[in-house]
Amino acid sequence: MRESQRRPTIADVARKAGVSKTTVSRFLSDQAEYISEETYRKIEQAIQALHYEPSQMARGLKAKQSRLIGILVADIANPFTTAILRGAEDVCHRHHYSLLVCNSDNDPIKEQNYIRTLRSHHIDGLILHTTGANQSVLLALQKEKTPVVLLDREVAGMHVDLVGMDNAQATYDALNYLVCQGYNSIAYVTAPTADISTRMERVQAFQSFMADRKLQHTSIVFQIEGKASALPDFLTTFMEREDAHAKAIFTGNAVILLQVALAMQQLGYRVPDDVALISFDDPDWAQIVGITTVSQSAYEMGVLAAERLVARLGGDAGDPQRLYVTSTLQERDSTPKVAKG
Amino acid sequence: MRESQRRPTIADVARKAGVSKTTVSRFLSDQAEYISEETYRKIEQAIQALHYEPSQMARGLKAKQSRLIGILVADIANPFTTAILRGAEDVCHRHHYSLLVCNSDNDPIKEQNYIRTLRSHHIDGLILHTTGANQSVLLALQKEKTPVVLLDREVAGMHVDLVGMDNAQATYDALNYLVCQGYNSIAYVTAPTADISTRMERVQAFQSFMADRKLQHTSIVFQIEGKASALPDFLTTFMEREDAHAKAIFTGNAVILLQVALAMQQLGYRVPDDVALISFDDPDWAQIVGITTVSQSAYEMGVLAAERLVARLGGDAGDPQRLYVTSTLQERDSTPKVAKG
DNA sequence: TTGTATGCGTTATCAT
DNA sequence: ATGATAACGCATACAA
Repeated sequence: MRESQRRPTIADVARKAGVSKTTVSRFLSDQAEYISEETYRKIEQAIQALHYEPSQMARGLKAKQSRLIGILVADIANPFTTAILRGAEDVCHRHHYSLLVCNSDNDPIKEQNYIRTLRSHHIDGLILHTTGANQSVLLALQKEKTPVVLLDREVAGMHVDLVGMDNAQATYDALNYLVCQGYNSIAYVTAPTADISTRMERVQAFQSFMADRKLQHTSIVFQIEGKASALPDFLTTFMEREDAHAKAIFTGNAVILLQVALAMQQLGYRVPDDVALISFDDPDWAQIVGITTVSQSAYEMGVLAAERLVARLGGDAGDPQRLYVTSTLQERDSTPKVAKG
Repeated sequence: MRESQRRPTIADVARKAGVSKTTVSRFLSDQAEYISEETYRKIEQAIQALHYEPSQMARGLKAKQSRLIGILVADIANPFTTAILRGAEDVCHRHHYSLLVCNSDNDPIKEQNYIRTLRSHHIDGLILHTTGANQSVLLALQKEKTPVVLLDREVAGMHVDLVGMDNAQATYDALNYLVCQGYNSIAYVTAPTADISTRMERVQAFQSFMADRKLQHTSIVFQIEGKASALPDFLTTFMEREDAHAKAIFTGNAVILLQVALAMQQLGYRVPDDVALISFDDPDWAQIVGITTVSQSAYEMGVLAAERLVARLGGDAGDPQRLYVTSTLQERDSTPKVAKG
């Protein structure tokens, strides 16, 4: 009885085909020109019979490349992330790279561990949706010329390709729209900004817009901390505040949007009767519920990031590029025009 | 100027520390007992200074294991999949495995290619959410004793661990609930069943339930084909049909639910005024919209599958196990009790 | 057109 | 307590 435990190696194929390992290797590298018909056929058969598949590990050890691309994301449960993943996966698959997916959970420590792990797996490149706090570990990667593409968020001091969005502009556009619709009392609800560049940019844009329009005193920024947050309290306070103007809530991403929508529902406030609602990200259900959103094409971001990386892996040594996808305002029922009082 | 391109190897560390590779290797394998304090310190410093990280490729080549676990899913955009991914990722990370994530897009060809790729990367184990049509390729994996855990769906003829749900029971429960609420004219809308065991089980359960209750003639199964489907036509026909009973639509997963909800909205039908709505899966937004669902804990499925795999990798050679998560009916506004007429 | 020998980074065996 | 050496599966420089 044949012992079929061990994976067949190139040596097994060579033996079965009655040729040398070198010849089999040539076959595998598509250097068929130097192989006789007869030999070619024999090798082909041996491979078939043994179900042989070259070991990427052994290959990589020689070639110093793994055909593995790491993608380290901050929150795998976020639909924004999922869409990115899908875009990146499509491109990588097309170029015969596989994706090593890691989830930092927005935790810098976990992120750091993962960067180490990815490095140990000898990834050819990294797509990084960062927590923002790990410049130092990334240095090692850069020294070894492992290309890194930043997704959405900046890492201070890292000059590499980045695929993102003009957050200030998108924030202005959304706020401008809200004001035009008649909302002057606006709350911006964001996840903790911490070291995350995009969140900070949006908050800053919010504040500077409000200052410009002399609306500082009717507008407010609220940062959600941890799981059991003070969100309901904040919302109640905001809603009960006496205001001369119509109220609107602007959420920083789809996860926050969900939390806010749920909390409002539980508190008994109606959208858009009691308050308007607008959000960054455009989860598929926003369409059903009818929520106005600032949509950034996450799928396209994933595609662009992966393509940038593949270009680097193909030898592109140009200056770091900054690619911005455009954001689109998806106008829906949650932000109706307010009748002037 | 130091040439810092090349990744430092164990040899570099040995040289810098003034010891042999073997000693460094001992240090790395936690065999510190056999190392003098002095040497230990020197090695530690050298590693720090060089930012050395052992190569998983080289290790794997010797040890015949990669610490890579493949997870091949059918639709990465489905929130059900995302939750599974998250569960699996948590467990794998805890056990120092990394996840190679592949998306077959419900395409058997793509699935087959991916199985090959994963094999070439020498994955230690595979979590498979299958299209159902690739028994033969999986054989090669099994021969090499690479453990496979099936997720949600069966592969004909493969006797391996499976983490799933009792689909017949869940379908019965949901239908029983609908009938109790007063709905006797029920449409089940499913994605193409093809070779996908769970979808077939659900359809069969639906049909057998309807036969039991003598409701064959007021109930119907509709299968969505491709993108540009005949869904709106079907819905219109179903809605316009003269029926003695209240109507309900039962969707086979969250993706279909979204399509149906959108189509109904566009056609101008109201839920639950014109028709009740219930669905398999429990996407987070079902809560907001108020849709009754049959929730299967996808996160837990991911966890269980990964744990099963880790157990196998740890040497568990017992008989294949079948693990079933329980489903829960999440009762919401989309299925109100019908006043008897 | 084909084969031999060497090395990739690591661990394991056997010495010392 | 430490080191020399072979081997893992493959690709490549060099021979034939």
